[in-house]
Amino acid sequence: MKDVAAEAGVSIAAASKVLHGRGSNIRVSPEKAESIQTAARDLNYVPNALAQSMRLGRTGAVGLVFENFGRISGGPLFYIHLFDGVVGELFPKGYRLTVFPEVDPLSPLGIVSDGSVDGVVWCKMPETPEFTEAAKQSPVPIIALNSRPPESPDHVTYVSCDNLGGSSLMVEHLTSLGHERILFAMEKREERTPDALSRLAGFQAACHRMRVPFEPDRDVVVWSQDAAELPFWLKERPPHTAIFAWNEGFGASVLRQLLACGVRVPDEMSVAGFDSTQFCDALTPTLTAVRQPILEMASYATRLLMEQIAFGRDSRSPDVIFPCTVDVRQSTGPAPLKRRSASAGS
Amino acid sequence: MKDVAAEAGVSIAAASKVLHGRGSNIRVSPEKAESIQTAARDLNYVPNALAQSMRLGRTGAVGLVFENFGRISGGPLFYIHLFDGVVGELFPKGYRLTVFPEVDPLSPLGIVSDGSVDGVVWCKMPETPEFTEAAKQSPVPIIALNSRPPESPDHVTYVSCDNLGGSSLMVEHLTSLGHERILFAMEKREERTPDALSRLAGFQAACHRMRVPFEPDRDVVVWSQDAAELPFWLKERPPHTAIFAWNEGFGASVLRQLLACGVRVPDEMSVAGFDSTQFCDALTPTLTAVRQPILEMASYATRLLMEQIAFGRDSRSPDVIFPCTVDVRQSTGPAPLKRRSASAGS
DNA sequence: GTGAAAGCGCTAACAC
DNA sequence: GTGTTAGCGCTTTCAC
Repeated sequence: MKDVAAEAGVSIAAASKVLHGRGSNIRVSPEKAESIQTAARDLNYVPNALAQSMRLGRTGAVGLVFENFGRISGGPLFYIHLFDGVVGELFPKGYRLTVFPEVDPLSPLGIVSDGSVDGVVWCKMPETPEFTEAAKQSPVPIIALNSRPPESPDHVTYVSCDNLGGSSLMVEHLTSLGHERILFAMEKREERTPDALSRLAGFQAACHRMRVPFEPDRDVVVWSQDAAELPFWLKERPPHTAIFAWNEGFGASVLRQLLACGVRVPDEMSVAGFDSTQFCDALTPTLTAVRQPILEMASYATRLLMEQIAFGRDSRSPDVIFPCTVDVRQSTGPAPLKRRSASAGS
Repeated sequence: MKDVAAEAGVSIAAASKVLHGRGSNIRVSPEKAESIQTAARDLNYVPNALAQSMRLGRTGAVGLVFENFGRISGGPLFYIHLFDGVVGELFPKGYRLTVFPEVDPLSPLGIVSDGSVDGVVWCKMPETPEFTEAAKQSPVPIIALNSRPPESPDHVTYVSCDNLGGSSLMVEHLTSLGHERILFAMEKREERTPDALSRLAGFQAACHRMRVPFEPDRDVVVWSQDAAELPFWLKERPPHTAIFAWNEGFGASVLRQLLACGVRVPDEMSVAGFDSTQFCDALTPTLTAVRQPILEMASYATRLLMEQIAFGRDSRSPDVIFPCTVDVRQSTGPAPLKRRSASAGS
């Protein structure tokens, strides 16, 4: 910019005014303005975004944080829809997206308050004290893409899907097929996440309502990511005729293990998952799953964030919960007759 | 930082040295250092990344540019593998990733020289004069993920797959199945991209080599994204028994249109695509496709970029071309024996 | 209308 | 060892 000013024979200030000044204060003679413009073009002047951000206190970038940042491809498409939703809102408004490497769980504040972004969409924000504290101290707004943890203070807006309702719908689907004992399968890594827990809670509540037996010891399992424990579980001849996996990727593991054990799905065992995406269609058999409208959720969260960036965090909006639906595919079917009690017809 | 220094009763410079100074120059008494550390912790001090970047002349962020930024989900998984490859290299080294909104085709320099990234991975960099010029002027290294345009100067390192070889392999696969006339189907939007053109070139060369007839007017079509023109093409009872689509997403469109027209794949018509991903497995029938190792390519490109960032652009490496392979799936099969007389259709 | 000057938060050379 | 200082590139107030 110094060069541009020199080239045009004016002060740096004048150049700045002409090149970036907002309407009212331009106050520069037309000729000078003209020559500044040409000089800038000739010199291929590009304003330094860093300096500009520093001075202006806004960066034009939004951060996206999702832990769990292994390979996205090959796994569930959840993150891809998330990404699409965020980007789809951000880019038309000229924002950039910055994706962060894994956050230090002990000082998560760093990413959010180092001044490099105007706000953050945080997917599955952990609910440890460190994160709660970080959220409070954060100088920029945060939208979390998960359910609000119980009693968490009001520093963050939560956008989530109705995990409880989604689980209920699936239990209703399964009972309507005649299943009378359903296993809820969780994944060790994610056992304590808000999403996993609320899906389990929804499952439990629905079991009670639908008069399906529920004993935590027998009807909930926590397996490793590839469900390697499933064969051993099968050996005990459990009474269950359906397995409800906490998410789609894990549902795929369950499917794979069952097939490896020679169990026919859905004839002998029905399998269902959570997070219905293109991925569920790619499995054999295709996987029945609860659909959470993640793309819409991500879009909405991003819009909310941009709003809070524009109007200040005081404009904080109430949490939003999106309803879930069930996509029925091949992996669920009528409960096998032999296992059904006399009361069931058909 | 001012606050930290004040709290610890030392100068700002001392604080800076202790908190970020590199080994040799620390020269601060242990007690002061100690009190600075505690003060920083107490105040939840987080260094301002912007100021730091500005001063140091490096940002710790790498840019990723891919035009064509519609919805990724639902389309080919090419971009997801790309993303994974880039992120997989970047994050372990502590780099951030900044994804840019669409680049102004008339002044593409902006994104690359506004100081906000240390380097750029540019997927399918257009080869207009503007972009060539921008690449030359760019203050940061650029790695392009596509073939080198003919005679382009040496400002950019190109990482690409062997589009020509990939096309050849597919033609060989099809001829080995007895196909004697193959249609190459391109997509209007992408008709002029280097990738599309080199795939076509490879197709043409292979046709000659394999003695498959090739007339540009009859054996190459340019259709809209959803291949809506296919039914009309079918009506003319073309002699082709196989269609080779320029990419996977377009291959899916072709498949869909054929199904809608009641043409059985692969019994009556074989279909093949380019870019073999999980997506090809999700189709019915699954799509035979050329596999370009995009994840590896992206990883490699990213490593190259980080190297050039670290050692200067002079360390520029030669272009790299990755070989392709063919993933045979359900959509290709033996050529129908009596195609001409027994053609089904309407 | 115009430009000198302060300062965003940080680092490094240099003088004490 | 320690603090003072200049300056990264930009914007904006304010005196001229």
